[in-house]
This record gives sequence, structure tokens and C-alpha cells, in this order.
Amino acid sequence: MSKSSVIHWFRRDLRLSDNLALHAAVKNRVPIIPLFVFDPKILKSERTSPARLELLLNALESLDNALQKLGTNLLIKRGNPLEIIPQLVETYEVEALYFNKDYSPFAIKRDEEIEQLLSIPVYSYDDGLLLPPGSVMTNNGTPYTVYTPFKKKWNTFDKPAISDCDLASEHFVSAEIIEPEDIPTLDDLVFTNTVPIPTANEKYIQQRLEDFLDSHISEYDELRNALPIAPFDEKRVEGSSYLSPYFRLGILSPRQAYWSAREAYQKSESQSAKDSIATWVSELTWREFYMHILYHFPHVDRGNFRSEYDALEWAHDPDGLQAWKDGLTGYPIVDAAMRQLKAIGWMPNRARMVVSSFLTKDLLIHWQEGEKHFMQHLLDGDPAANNGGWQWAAGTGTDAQPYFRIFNPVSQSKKFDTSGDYIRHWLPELADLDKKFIHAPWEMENPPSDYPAPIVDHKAARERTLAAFKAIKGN
DNA sequence: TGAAATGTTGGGGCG
DNA sequence: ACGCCCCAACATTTC
Repeated sequence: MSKSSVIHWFRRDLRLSDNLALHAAVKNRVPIIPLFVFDPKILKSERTSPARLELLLNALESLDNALQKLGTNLLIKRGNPLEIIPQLVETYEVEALYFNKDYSPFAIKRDEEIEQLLSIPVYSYDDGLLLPPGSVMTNNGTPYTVYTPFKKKWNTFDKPAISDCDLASEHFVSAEIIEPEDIPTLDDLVFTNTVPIPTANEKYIQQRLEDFLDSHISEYDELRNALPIAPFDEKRVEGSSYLSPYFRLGILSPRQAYWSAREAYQKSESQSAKDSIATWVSELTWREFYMHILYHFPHVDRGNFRSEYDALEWAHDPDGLQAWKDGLTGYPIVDAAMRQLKAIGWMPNRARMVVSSFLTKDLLIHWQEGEKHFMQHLLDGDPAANNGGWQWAAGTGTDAQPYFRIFNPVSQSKKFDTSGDYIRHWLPELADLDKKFIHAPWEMENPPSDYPAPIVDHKAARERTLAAFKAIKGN
């Protein structure tokens, strides 16, 4: 081949629309090789989930289909990008590398290394967040560690526009030149998944966003704490947009979500609808907050944000951990949520708070165990947001809830699953229980024999945890 | 984006 | 009529 090319390296930006690095490469007028690299290091990590991996494979397939319509192929490679990309640069006479920044510590290091390794220009873009780390700082120039002031400042910035770019075959290296390589199957990668995988098609997901904004978001404030059995349960109006898995892989861009929400805000007539939209946008801001936190305080990935909690004596309780993972703690609301996680790779936010409070405060098990388990199952499992959520629950993080804020699994259950339908669906052995006993079956005269008794007494567990945390405070 | 313990108030029963 | 007790309902404090 004679004509030179550039590479767009897809990572967490698996879409063609509003893709800043890709569109910048288009404007450069040199044919693009679209590349994705499977790094075995990531595949072997303890934080990989088969379900999320399958969603990724589907997203790659969808991306590949879209690229084929543009006369090219997604070039799939397996191996260390630090070895693979220099080889490709050689083979395809690549004159520049484009990618969108990934702000996790692992990715930052990798991307620095590749830039040093290559003699060609490397162009990277802030694409995955509305406002990149470093851009939202206190007036002293320090990072925010509390959400509310962060959000206040975040709201003062103009947000970047959506990138509009008509992609055409002339922008890409033709399919014949890129030897087509099959997208590996989950089997090839030696993973097994049992979770149903939602559609990963970019256009379809954009439609989902619009549908949510058109018909569901006005009730978001009211329903966001509900416990939907499944995200699309027809019997309920959603209290969730269920878009997190797509933000996770960059199938949907935060700019598109933000600007569409703004439009819906302008169109909405009631104040409560406007408030709901603002709350939903605030969830996007939480995502940005935790990404900024991980960027500025990379040590949170390895341990407590507040180092004073390093001295905390967590319980060594492998049986308790296993019961929690299996949904066999004897607390129906906890068990229902944990089984939902295993079954569909997703939990509503309220359920995540309940089970993380239970693991860290009732079982006094280190939040890192929960963090890892979530990463192994959540379709939307993201290092920054997941870590932030867990440290919030444990009380060890930025802007965390105070250690003494301990959820009572029974009152949470009564409050947020009043009917008991969520529990009945995920715990078939309790399907016949009356509303009166569904939240605390141990109070029955004859509790169902196939459901465990509570593995801890909440009152006693609460006191143990208060004592353990207070022991730290005394130092 | 809690829950439990403790404190306060006020109505009603009762002697 | 009055004081006393009980206790629900609500408020405040504490963890």
C-alpha cells in the first residue's frame, strides 16, 4: 500500500456520532484505520464481568457493521497495545494516532507510554466527560472533595457542543486493505455469561434516550428511589433511564445526554418536570465528580480516600461475604437485590445503597470486597463511579455519608418496596408471603423453611459497627 | 441519599 | 375541679 493512514484507537468511545477524536481525524483528511485492541491484562483482571464483556463484544459488532457501511472494517487485535500499535504503525504507514482520553490511572500510564514509544504525532481528546478532570477546581486551585460545591461550580461552565460530522467511505481505509479479523466470541475469551445483554446499537440507544426524555423523565424525582424488578418492567414506569451501561462503554456520549436533557427542560411546562430533569442531569454530574476524584486522588483505587480509616478493623467473614454474594443473608430486600444483580447485571440505585450498607455496616466487611463483586457483575461497572459509591456507603470516601448512618434493612424494605413485589419476584421462595411478613419473615410463626434465618441481628451488628468506627475516631 | 434514643407536648382516663 | 399517669405524636439529639 502506498497511501498513508491514521489510526483511530477506540477504547471507551464505541460510537461514530459525537466522537471527538474520530471526527478530528476525519478533518485531517487522511484515511482512518478504526482499531480496537483486546488487552489480555484487562481480560484477566479481577474486575472484569462476563456480562459487560459480552456487551462490549456486541458493541464492537454493531460498530463494525456501521463501519462496513462506510466501506471499511473495525480492525480487531488481541494483545498489549504497546506492542500492537507500533507494529500497525509500521505495517500501514500510519502517520498519526488519535484517541479519546481515558482518565483512569491505568489508562493514563498506558497512554503516556505509547506516546513516548511512537515517533508519530499522538492526538488525544477530552470526550468522555462534559468537563474533563482539572477543569472544575475550587478558587484555590484545588480539586473539590465534596459533591455539592463541585456541582455548583460545574453548573457555571459552558458545556461543549455535540460534534456533528458526516462520515463517508472516503474518510476510511478501505475494507480490503484491513484484513478482516473476526470479533472474538465470549468463548474465545474463555468467559461464560448468563445475563441477558441489552442492545448495544448506537442509534437504538439514542432513541432510548429520547424516549426516556419524552415520556419518563418528568417522574424521575418521584420514582428514582423505586425498586423496579427489571429496567423495562411494563408494569412500572421507569425510575431509571438505564443508560449507565452505555455511558460506561461510550456508546452514548454525555454531551448528547446533556443537550437532549436541556432541550427537554426547556420544553417542559411543570416545575416538577423541570426539577426531575435537573435531578437526572445531576446524576451525570455525579459521574463526572467521581471521575475527577479518581483522577486527582488515584489512591482511592487502592484504598480509603480518608487514610484515618486504614486502621479500621474490618471483619474477616468469608461465610458472610458468600451469603451476601449469593443473596442468602436472610434479609429479603438485600437478597432480592443481590440475586437481581446476578440475574440481570444491574440494580437500581436504592438497592445498591441498601446492599452496600449491609455489607459494610451490618457485616462489617471491607468495601473493597463489595467493589470487586460489583465490578464482576454490573453491566455499568465503572472503576470511578463504583469506587465512589462504595466509599460513600462505607463512610471512607469523599463526601461520604457519616459512619453512623446505618440503613435498617427492614425499614428500607418497607419504605421502598412497600408492596413487596420486588422481593417476591427475585425471591421465589417468598412469593407467597403476605405484605405483613415479606420484609421480615423471621417474625412469622412458621417461616418458610427454604429461606435462611438472618445471618446477623441488625441491632447487634449496628452496635458492633458503631464501636469499630468509634475506636478509630478516638485515635 | 438514616435510624434509634431521648425529650416534649397534649389529650384522655382515672381517682 | 384537679393532679397524676399513660402514651401517642411529634421534635430534637445522638450515634
